[in-house]
Amino acid sequence: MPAANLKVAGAPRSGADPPRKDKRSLILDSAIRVFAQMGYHGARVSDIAREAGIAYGLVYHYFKNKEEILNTIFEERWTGFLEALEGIAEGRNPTQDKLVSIAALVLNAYRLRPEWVKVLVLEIQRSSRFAEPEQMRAVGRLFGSVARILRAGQEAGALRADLDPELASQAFIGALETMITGQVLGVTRLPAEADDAATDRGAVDAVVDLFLNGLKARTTR
Amino acid sequence: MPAANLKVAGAPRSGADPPRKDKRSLILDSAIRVFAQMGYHGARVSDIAREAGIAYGLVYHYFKNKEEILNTIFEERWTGFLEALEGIAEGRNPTQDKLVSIAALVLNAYRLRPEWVKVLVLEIQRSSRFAEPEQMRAVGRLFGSVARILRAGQEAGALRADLDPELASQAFIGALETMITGQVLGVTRLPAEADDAATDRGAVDAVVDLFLNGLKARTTR
Amino acid sequence: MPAANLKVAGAPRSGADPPRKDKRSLILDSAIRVFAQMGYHGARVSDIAREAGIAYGLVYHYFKNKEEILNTIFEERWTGFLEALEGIAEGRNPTQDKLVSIAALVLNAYRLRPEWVKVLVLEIQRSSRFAEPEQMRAVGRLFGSVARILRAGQEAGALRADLDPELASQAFIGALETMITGQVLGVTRLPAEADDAATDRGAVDAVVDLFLNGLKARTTR
Amino acid sequence: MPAANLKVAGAPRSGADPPRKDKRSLILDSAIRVFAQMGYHGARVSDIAREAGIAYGLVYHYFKNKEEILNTIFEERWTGFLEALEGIAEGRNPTQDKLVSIAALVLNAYRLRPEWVKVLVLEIQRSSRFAEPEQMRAVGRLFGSVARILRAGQEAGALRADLDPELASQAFIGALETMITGQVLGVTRLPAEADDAATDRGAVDAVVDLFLNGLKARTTR
DNA sequence: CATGAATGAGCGTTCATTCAT
DNA sequence: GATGAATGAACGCTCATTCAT
Repeated sequence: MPAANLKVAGAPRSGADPPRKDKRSLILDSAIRVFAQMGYHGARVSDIAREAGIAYGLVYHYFKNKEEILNTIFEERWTGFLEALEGIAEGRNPTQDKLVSIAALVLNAYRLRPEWVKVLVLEIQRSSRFAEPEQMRAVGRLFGSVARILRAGQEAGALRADLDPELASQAFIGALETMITGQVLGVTRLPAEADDAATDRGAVDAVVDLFLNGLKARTTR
Repeated sequence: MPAANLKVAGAPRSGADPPRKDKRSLILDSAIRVFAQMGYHGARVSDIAREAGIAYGLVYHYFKNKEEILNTIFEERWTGFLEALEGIAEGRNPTQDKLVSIAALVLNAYRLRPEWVKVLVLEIQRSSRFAEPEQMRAVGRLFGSVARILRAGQEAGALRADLDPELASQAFIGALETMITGQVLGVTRLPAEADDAATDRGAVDAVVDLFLNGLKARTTR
Repeated sequence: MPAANLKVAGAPRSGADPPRKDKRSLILDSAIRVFAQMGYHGARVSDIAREAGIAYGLVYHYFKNKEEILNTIFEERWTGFLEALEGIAEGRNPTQDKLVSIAALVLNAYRLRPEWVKVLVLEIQRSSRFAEPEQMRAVGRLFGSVARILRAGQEAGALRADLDPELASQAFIGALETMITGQVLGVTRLPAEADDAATDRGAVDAVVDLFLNGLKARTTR
Repeated sequence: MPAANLKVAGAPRSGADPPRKDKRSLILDSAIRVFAQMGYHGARVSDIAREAGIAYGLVYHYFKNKEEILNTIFEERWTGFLEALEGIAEGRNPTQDKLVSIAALVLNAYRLRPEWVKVLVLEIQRSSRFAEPEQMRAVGRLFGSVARILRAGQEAGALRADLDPELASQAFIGALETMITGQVLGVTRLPAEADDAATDRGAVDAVVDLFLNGLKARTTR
């Protein structure tokens, strides 16, 4: 079950930024927040600097230019996320547990760092670099990991064999993504039981239940 | 079944476009394509004009400024999409047929006009105006329509009553969205049976099957 | 004798700029003046625009960037100068007349457009592009033309055969250059007889006399 | 004859420079090299520091700012050069010897420290401070010294009296300058006999011969 | 209507200079 | 002395927008 694969993090952000933190990470975190809010193109370097509380010239001590900030975010953060995901996929747990773990990982990541996800999902996709195979592959790995779980489930006889695992993995990831995006944008609400932002068991269990058992009423005989 | 859910369109696109077409629509269509390719911020007014084959000064005869183009796209195109969707939701068909119609509407819309969707989904969200309640409501209607279908299905006893219809509608829309986004970005493939881009029954049926019956293997007695 | 090979010009500049003139040439002329005054690196694009009396954004309608302005100056102006020079060198006049013509060409060019020369001599040399063989060759042609005149004079028996024509051409060009540079900088004065800036016979004849006959007193027998 | 016209120096350059040398001079020497290569405006303070192998902050312990470096170079180095020159001019040697000494001084200075000369000639001219009378006078002294030699020669009857000594001094200096500039830029070659970079008697003698005896063939009776 | 020359605010980036260590 | 992180003015360049033709 989803122990607590939340090392996704990276920033002990919590209200005001008082303590430790090297400038480089400070800039990255600020950039994530700013890119999420106004998009990569809409964000000015000076916005990032103001968010970080530094002079904008300093940004150029740590990064060659604005694009390098975006690329660094992708490389450093997405990789960590993928590894957590693949750790789950590679495990020996039953399929259902894996799906629950992934749903928890995704929903919690989104919930803890919504800007993080907005940047990864909305901005990096369209950065010119995204055309590069490297990034394509990185995103492909996300779907691939989930598809592998499903395929393993089919082979073990736990899942129906007549559904395309690729399609199902896309549906699963997409469902999770939209559930949170709706929240991020304030358009929708999730039935969050616990508000101890650490877990979101209500939604996690519900979405896995939905994917495993379907919507259709079963005439309980 | 989905009679002709294609009034989504807006442009009688058909190979080369030398024919009739008022400049205003021409500009809107060009803008959609350009915004989709490089994002709202990344697109220059001159890019739109070049795509439309007109002088960039002319754009300002038809639109006050660049932002008005984006807003117009949203208002004119999204509204048409929503009305088609609500027409399906309001119908008297069985739940399953409605879901199939919606899946077909969404998947085909994406398939026929991927730029269209990229702009609505990726750009308009981010435009500052999106904070405005009007736009929020417009997006909310999308989820609301689907949720209403599900709720009706629950009330009719066709669907399980223990799943939150809001959550399920988000999952369903999200699944559809990601299935296509993956294609748009070239990251994933859908099991398209027919290639007569008009329908995509393989994926449409599969995703509805998935949501209705779930992934889990049923011990067929 | 040097009729008036002054087609070096290019700009009917004369006090205030009232009349005709396409913007592109206006910008080039302004750039020459500004580069001459503060050097290529020291000149801001806005200085050029102010000098031309236009908005600086317009500069970028006509030139890709600042460097292209410098390169264009070189290509368009230096070429014209070289052709005039080579026309003289290729002629059938006696050596002395050719040297007089060249001295007049150079001294008058310098005199009429001192900025012109400062830019060619001081700025273009150090532009990165100067490393390119094309520019090297262009400068080499200057020395080559004069050396050819001298060599022809030697073959005709008019000039001493024991002096290296390359060295002498460098000395001759250098003398002319410095004579004017001194004036431009206001450090020295030339014995300009006529002030009808069209000719400068005093200095022209004097420098040719110097190079042909030398400084040494001849014991007139 | 040119005893030892090498006190022009300033830096005991000798292969690798690990040895003694106060930082201040180290910075000046590095600045000369860097200014010569990329121009005053094109050179960054950090370039100078890197060339000197020190942190760029240290530059500001020794100089108020970048401009002061340039001014210091001028004042310290140009003065030394002028004094050497005036020592020659004030001497009691025959005119020809003085011209040979000066040609050797200049050609060797250029040859030994081409950057030195490029900076003096190309950069300092342009620095805004050059408008200041002090610098103007300093350059004027160069021409004045040579003119004085020539005038003395005329008075002694060794040189023709009908040539303006000012003009001739400019021509002489200019010839020397261009002979070397061509070499520095790699555009031209001098007929260097000896390659022991200490002297360049071929070119030195040739240019003095040219200026004293002229180019014209003399019908040796 | 249509064009594209012209304008100038705005942003990315550079780099001289300061200053805490 | 020595370092290099930090600052911010300045400049190259872009591009939305205006307007004369």
